Amino acid sequence: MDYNVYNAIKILKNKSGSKNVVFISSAELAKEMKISQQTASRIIINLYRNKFIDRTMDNRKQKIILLEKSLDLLYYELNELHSILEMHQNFELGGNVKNGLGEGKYYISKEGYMKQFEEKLGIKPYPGTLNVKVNGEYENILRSIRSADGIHIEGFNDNERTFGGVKCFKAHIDGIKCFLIFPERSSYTDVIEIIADIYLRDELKLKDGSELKVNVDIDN
Amino acid sequence: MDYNVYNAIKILKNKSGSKNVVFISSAELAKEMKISQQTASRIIINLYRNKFIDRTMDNRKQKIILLEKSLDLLYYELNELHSILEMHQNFELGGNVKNGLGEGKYYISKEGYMKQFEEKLGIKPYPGTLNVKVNGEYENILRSIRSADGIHIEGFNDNERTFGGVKCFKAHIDGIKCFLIFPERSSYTDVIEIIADIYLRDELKLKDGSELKVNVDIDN
DNA sequence: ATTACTAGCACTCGAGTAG
DNA sequence: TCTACTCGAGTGCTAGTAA
Repeated sequence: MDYNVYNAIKILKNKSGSKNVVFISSAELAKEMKISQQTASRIIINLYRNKFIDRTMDNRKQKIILLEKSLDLLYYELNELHSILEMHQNFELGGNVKNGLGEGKYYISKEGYMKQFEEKLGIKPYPGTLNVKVNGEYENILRSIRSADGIHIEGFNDNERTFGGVKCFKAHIDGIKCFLIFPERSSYTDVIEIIADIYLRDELKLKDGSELKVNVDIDN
Repeated sequence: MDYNVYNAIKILKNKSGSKNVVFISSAELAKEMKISQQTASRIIINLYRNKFIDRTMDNRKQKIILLEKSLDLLYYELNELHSILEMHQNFELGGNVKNGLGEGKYYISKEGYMKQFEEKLGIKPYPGTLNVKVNGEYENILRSIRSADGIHIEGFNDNERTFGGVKCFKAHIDGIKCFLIFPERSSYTDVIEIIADIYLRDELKLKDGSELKVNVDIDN
């Protein structure tokens, strides 16, 4: 069944394009998957129950909306193949500097994270994050990066609360080494957070709204 | 079963690295695939019968060699995901000019091909091919390109013999537009053939052995 | 240790069909 | 037309076990 899920999502995504919405009957899906209408129907129900899709039974034909979980599955598979086939590519993201509200600083500075950054990334980060809003045209690339494994930083417990795990990706901006960091449990957002061992805003002479390109290495 | 084939090949390729050879017991494979040893054994037999792998029953552990068909499967899937997720990337190939033996000229000049080149590629090719031996480090990228669909040129019948179909990929060298052409039925080789509407050797001042970089667009 | 056969069972598929 | 239920058949799994 797992395979059917993957295959169906591939076909649905292909037909839905960038809007992730597709009108398709179970018979049509069946034909594309070379299976019976009944099985296609069962697969759709299954996808819905497992929150891969949303669906509305419009008039006659159903409308299927692909949810994040579906996209994650495809991007995950893509990354796995990239990794297996040793096609480590460098991705470029373009975006604009966004005003950080200082939350970054709060998290980064936590001993529980900072210790691991030094161990696993080999840098002692400047206590703060550079937030970049990624341009829409880079969405696919950003999703691809997000669904890769990256360098895992464990979550931990403060005496006050719980801090979740994050994952990091080696990157550079204008030749300056830095890391993208993503919370491990969070849904898609087009804002990325970047850390480095220096204050990037000064070093790169950035202010809110400045355009920049970030080169990300996914080596796995 | 199809899914098992794909999954097993993924795991085998991952363990085999660039040499495409791996020593693995059916029990180990079973563990990775989260299935029983017996099923893993059956899958291996199946892969062998369908020429995805070769195997020798060394001492105790078997030695598995991944064949072209396995790599093709993985690269095909990778391309499909690229296409579905609209991640058209530009690939760079590096290599050296190889002496063409004039066979290229014979094929290219055939009316059956030439007509289609004009129609489908929009160029009237110079009658000859630039042969480039691709450096080993670009093998993965070359395989990825080869397994993509490209622009299809139909095979045809001369009154003497049959000419097979070929597929083309838009590319450029130092800003000069050209096309990679691959016979549709042929096994992997590290030599690529390039056509353009001008004589590339003159235009780019190339001689045998000259280094060059080719940028290939896979847009699907 | 290995690989891989056989037997039995569980699961998934598609046909028929209802709503 | 659509979706999707039930049910019988067949496929493919795992356990046991031989070599």
